[in-house]
Amino acid sequence: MSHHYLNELNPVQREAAMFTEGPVMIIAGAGSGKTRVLTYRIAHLMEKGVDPFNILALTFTNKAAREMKARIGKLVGETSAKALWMGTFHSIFAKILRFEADKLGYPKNFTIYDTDDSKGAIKEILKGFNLDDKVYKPSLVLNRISSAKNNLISPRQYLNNPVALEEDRSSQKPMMGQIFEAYNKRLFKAGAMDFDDLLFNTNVLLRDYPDVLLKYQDKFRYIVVDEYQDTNFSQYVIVKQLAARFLNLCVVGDDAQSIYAFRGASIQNILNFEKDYPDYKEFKLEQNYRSTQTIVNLANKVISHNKDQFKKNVWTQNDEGDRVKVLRAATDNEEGMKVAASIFETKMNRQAFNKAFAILYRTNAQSRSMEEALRKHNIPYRIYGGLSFYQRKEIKDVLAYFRLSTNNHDDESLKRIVNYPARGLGQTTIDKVIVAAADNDVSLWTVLDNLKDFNLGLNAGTVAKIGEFVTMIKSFSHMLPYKDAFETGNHIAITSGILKDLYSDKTPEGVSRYENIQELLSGIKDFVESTRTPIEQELKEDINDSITIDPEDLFATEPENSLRTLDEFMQDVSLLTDVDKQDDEERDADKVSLMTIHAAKGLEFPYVYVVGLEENLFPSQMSLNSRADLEEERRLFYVALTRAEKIVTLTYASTRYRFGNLIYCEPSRFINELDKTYVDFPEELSGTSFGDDVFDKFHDEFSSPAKKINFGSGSGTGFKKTASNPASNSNIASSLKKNLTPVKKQVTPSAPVDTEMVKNLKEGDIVEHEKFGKGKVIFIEGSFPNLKATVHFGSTGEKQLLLKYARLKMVS
DNA sequence: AGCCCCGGTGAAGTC
DNA sequence: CACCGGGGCT
Repeated sequence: MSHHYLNELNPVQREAAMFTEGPVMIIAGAGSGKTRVLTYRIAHLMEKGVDPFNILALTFTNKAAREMKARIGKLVGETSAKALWMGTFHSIFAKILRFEADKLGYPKNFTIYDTDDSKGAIKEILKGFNLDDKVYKPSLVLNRISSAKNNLISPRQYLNNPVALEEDRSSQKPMMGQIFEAYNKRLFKAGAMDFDDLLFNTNVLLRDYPDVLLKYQDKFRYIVVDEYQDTNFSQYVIVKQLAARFLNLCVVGDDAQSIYAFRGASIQNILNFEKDYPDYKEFKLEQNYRSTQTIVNLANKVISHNKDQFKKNVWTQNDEGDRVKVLRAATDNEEGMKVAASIFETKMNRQAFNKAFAILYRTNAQSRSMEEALRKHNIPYRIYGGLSFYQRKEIKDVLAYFRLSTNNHDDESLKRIVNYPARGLGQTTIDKVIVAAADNDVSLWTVLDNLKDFNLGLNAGTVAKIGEFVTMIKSFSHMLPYKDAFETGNHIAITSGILKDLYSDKTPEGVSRYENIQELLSGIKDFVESTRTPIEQELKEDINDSITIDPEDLFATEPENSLRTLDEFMQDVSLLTDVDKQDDEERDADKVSLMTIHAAKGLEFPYVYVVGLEENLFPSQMSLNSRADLEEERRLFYVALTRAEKIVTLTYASTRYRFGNLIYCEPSRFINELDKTYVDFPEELSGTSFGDDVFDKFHDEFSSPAKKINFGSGSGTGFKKTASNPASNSNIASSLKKNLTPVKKQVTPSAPVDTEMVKNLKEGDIVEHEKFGKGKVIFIEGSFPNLKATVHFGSTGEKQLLLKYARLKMVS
């Protein structure tokens, strides 16, 4: 076969694709044709005669893997492309763990816990330890556990780690280590792994079983890792181990696009590469094929504000293109209207499709005003992310049945559905079971299935109901290997009573829930009709071999290997990324895309709107504590800009509803940082009163940690006060505000505030607050209507109150 | 056991 | 504002 496809690459790209032996690092700027290089590199390997079974490619989403496989299939043939080991870290190593689960003491059909499951387990542990879940917030605890695992710290190591213990002590959570330990034990007992366990346990496997390590080293002779800048330590070690034998490791990344440090990703991995493989070969893809010169140059300028970065020179031969526009709006709703109007106009002027447009925002909550405006303009749109299909309650209920049938010891699923639909097994009963299970160190299922051994003091009726439940689940489990996923799934949906329960609910929500279940089932039907990849086939046979047939069971037959069963389906579902969950039909539809910037990673659109460019929103308020966090926000902004091919429009609003309050917003520092050579600002902003000096002062104010606005109460409520307090930014804010349209729509508290009283309030007055009771006014600052008072309440201490919200009553 | 109402609280990003 | 959990009532 000819090498014609390699001619579609520029010289650096081609070199990077053809340099197949030894360690390689490809630094790939945004839009530099990275995917193309990876595709051709893998195709090239296969054409050289490398068996696809010996190639491992780790991607960021399963969708990316699927698309790359399809492209490789076109180059070298579909059958061999299907044999490639390609997917996310989590899905690839989940598969390997299923092969090797018994070595670690897990069942092959182990369950994968999602975040909710994990939180559920943590809540129960807190109860057992008699700890307050307001102090030990499950999400915080889980974060802590997660970051420990991602740094390969086991509970035992954690409990011996003076630094960790000290941190926990000083944050008033001394039991964190014990919780971690109990949590791991609990998941193990339930035959479950959380997402981090998939990587952690892979590391354990490779560390403790040299023969297994050797097997996979030998198997994966060529390894490619995409988005290397977003890998964490645990992933780094896995890759390092696997590649140690043949050293044919190719990592691809862009430090400027590293946006997942918050969940443990480390640019350090890129830096380590040099240390680990001193003989590595580096390629830099610097030519951008995606965007106009204006966009490329502007984005370069933006990222140059970061200290931590590699030298890189991204350039393009594309046209100069349109200047970047900045739009200002008075409110978030107006921001939406301006964006929608601009999309409408561009569509007309350029004859563009809806799907050529994307609206990118920092947080999902911002989608609302955009949606509203798009609806008013009759512009079809679709939202990515947010509550996904699989997170809906009714879907989770059905999946819990599926999971429990696959793995009876899955405690979280059992808790979820043991009394749904209602079957008379209430909290009291369940609590008894939970206690018995904890006391005896077994799963909930073990207790239910062996009730008489545990002496729970249940009445005969309850015992009978539990018996029925156990029998039902067992019948589902029994069915699993012999029927296809659709048959089993459908049977469970009906027999469990869920369908009936939802069918009887004729409210619109009930109807929609019912339809969602049907949609899930039809998805399963599609799955049943799909074919396995060779790897899945191998795994299936392996698992079926491990099923023992009960000799007493006259009707039992060998499980069919050709059958696509429900447990197989479930293996896929828990590993889907949000992007993966979009269904294809919808994806191709001619609609404007709305998504967070994180979700937009790797995508491109002709016309991109980045909205909500305001301090405390983008950059996020949570990033203002450290330079590193702020730089990550800036990289995020860089990612947003570089999604665009033709036109970038940036918007911000002067006021916005947040937490139900109207708050004033200052333009983001990122707006200030824009190089004016490439940008058209709104007229009001180009005047002298909004010159650089004001911006610089503004910038200094925010970037100085010492001045980080802190109202003293310090109990985590700082955000609300800061954000909703227009007076907090002193003279700078007021000089900015001169240029903002006055906001007519003032806050409308549920009960009107006594304006006269607010105006006349003075220091020394005694006032009464609904919640805090009586207090004395110590200090008043700001000007009407944004007066802020410091009030000393006897029991609560000092509080800073915004008088237009606080509804104080005058006492003296 | 289940429903409803209240109040408290919280919204970054993800496999 | 929206969601959740707790408490109280039926």
